[in-house]
Order: sequence, then structure tokens, then C-alpha cells
Amino acid sequence: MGRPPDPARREATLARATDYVLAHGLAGLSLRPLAAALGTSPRMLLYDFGSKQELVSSVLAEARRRGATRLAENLPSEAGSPEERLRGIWAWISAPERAPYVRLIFEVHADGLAHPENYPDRAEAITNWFDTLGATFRDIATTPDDTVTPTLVMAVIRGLLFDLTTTGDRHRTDRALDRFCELLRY
Amino acid sequence: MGRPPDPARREATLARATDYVLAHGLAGLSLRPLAAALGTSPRMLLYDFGSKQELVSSVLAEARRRGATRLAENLPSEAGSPEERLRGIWAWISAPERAPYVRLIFEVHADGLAHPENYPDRAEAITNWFDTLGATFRDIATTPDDTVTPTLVMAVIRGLLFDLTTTGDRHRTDRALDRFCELLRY
DNA sequence: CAGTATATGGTACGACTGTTTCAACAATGG
DNA sequence: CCATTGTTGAAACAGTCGTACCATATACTG
Repeated sequence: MGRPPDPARREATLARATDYVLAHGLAGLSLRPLAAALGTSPRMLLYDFGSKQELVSSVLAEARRRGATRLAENLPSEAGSPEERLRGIWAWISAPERAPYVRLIFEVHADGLAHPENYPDRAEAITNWFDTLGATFRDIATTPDDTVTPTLVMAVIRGLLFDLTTTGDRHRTDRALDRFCELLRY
Repeated sequence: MGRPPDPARREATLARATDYVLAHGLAGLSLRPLAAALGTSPRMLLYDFGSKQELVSSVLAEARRRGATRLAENLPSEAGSPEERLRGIWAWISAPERAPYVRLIFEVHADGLAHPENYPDRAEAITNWFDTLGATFRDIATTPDDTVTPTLVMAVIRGLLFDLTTTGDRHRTDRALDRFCELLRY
């Protein structure tokens, strides 16, 4: 009896809201412009997600899910030497198509630093973005429980991403990765 | 004729406002709470700085100035081997006392990525933070116009700072820097 | 003293925010 | 048909935001 619920609508809205956040950032996110861009109303956003907080959480989870999926699709899992994998990951994550994701990662990270109370699952929300990548380099470790080399590799990727997004100097950052690969050979 | 202007008040306000921003972050900065914390009024903040935008610009400039000063004081300029300097810089910038500055750097960087229009002097506002550090490593370059090695060194510092601020795992990040120093010896 | 400049408090405006309330509509089951 | 349940629009609420306006207090010069 009664009209049946429509969970598909909520998911469709979530997908488009994630697009919007990836395009416009989290910082100034407001329900009314978001709803207008999605062809819906603030009323419906709250109806579907309960509150803005939960909407944001859902969007971040969705973005994380997308990133992980894209990564799994485009990385040759365990094949190739560590250096080849490192180059592949850098080429993939530094590509312009990934820029919205990179921006969002930096945004969540920075906001989490200033306002940790908004991110109860901060470890999950931020770290996991890179954990998937870091896992790829576990076998670079000299001993099974060595976490230092993966940490360094991930630091180079993150640091070069910071540089690239700030300066836009792809040539210089690409060559810096080359230099790091040289160093890793020893 | 007339009451003389009091530029000292503006500078005192700027100093305390910078303290406040370093403590609370840029994200949710609002004139009324800021004024209350400073024992003044929004009215006076606008009287002194003209607009919130200019206040923020002034605060960022002041924070940059402070960072540069502290850096100049605590780094043994050109003395020591590159490795010693790198270790010194890491120890200095990763110290808890620098955490507010590091947070602010990441915050400005992230906000600049999503909303570049707010940072017409983005290169100055963000890059310069690290440029002072990067300059210290110019002599690591293999040739005079080699910018790649300094880029890599700065990337490691930035990337490890990202890691440290996210995970708080000082031991692992410290050891990752050790590992990088080892690699650099070759 | 008057005149003139800066300094400051109080208040309100208009635009925004997330959220709520109330009413109406749509689609299904009995 | 009717009752029930999910869906949706319009409007309003209470709050915050940056900022502007107006009056007044303060401190100096002549």
C-alpha cells in the first residue's frame, strides 16, 4: 500500500552531486546552487540525505570509490618492475583528467587539518586515497615489515603533485620523478 | 590639525589577527568572532583594512614574513653539507611549533586550487613559502641551471609533511627522510 | 575657544546559510 | 473509490555573513 520508494533517484543525485563537487570544490559548497545545477531543490537534497553533512560524507565516499575503481582499471596490478609501476602511477595520477580528484584530496586534507572535528573518519577519508597506491609499492620494502620505502615513494608523488598543481610546470616535475627513479636504482 | 593617525594600532591588530588565523585556520574565518577574540569590533577591522579580502591578504603576507624570519634565524645559512641542511630543514619544519604554519600553507594551497580567482598573487602566496627553502638546495644541482634536484628535495619535504600531518606518524616519516638521505649519497 | 581630523560604537541592511513547516501531489493496495 | 505512503513545491525561520550608515568621542591645530 502506498507509493513505493525510489532509491535510484538518490543514487542518481549522488552521482551528479559528486560531479559537481569534483568540478567546484568542497569549500563554498551550498545547497541552493548545488540543487539548481542538479535540476532539483534543496528540499529534495535534504529529503534524500538528511543533512548537508551526510550529503558531503556520501559525496566524499562516492569520490573515493570512483578513484579506487579508476585506479584498479588503469594500473597493471602487480606486473612490471617497481620503477615501471612508479612511472605508471605518476603518469596516471598527474594526468589532467585526475586533476579534480587531486584537488579534492588536497582540499579534504587541508580542511581536516584545520577542523578535524568535521572528519571523524579522517584516516579513511584522506589516507585511503593514497593507501591504495601505497599498497602497490609494498614489495619495494627491503624487509616484509618495512614501511619506510613505500612512505618515501608516496611522499615523492604527493610532493610532486603539490608542486605540479601549484606551478603547473609539468616538465620540471616529470624530470624530478625521473631523477627519483635513478636514485631508487641503487 | 586634527587627531593624528595611529598606524601602530593597525599593526598590532594585524599581528594578533595573524595569531588567530594561524590558530583557527582560514576556512571559516569570520569578522565577528575574530574581532571578539581580538577585543575589537568588525567595524574597526574594516576601518583598518578596508575589506575582509585585504585583511586576509595582509594576514597571509604577515604569516609569510614571520615564516621567512623564523627560517632565516634557525637555519645555518650555507654551512654544512647538503644532507645536513636537509636534515636541519626537516627537523625544523616538521617540529610541532611549525604546525600552524604548515596547516596554513596547505590550506592556502588547497583553496587556491579550487578558487584561483581569490589568489591573484597565488605564486607569491603559496610558492614563496617553499621557495626560500628550495633556494637552500640550489647547490645540490648537478649543473647551474638544474632545477630538478631541488624540486625533488622539496617534493620529499612537502610529501612527508602531508603524511605527517595526516597520520601523525613521526617515526615513520623521520625514517623515510633518512632513507632519502641515503639515496642522495649516490 | 572653535575647527578639523581620526577613532569608534551601535545599528541595520541585504544577501546568504541550513533547515523546517505546511500543503499538495502521485502512485499504489485494499 | 479510498486510504496510505512516498514525493515534491513554496515559503518561512532563525541565524550568519560582509559591509554601510550615522552619530559621537577623542585629540590635535590654530
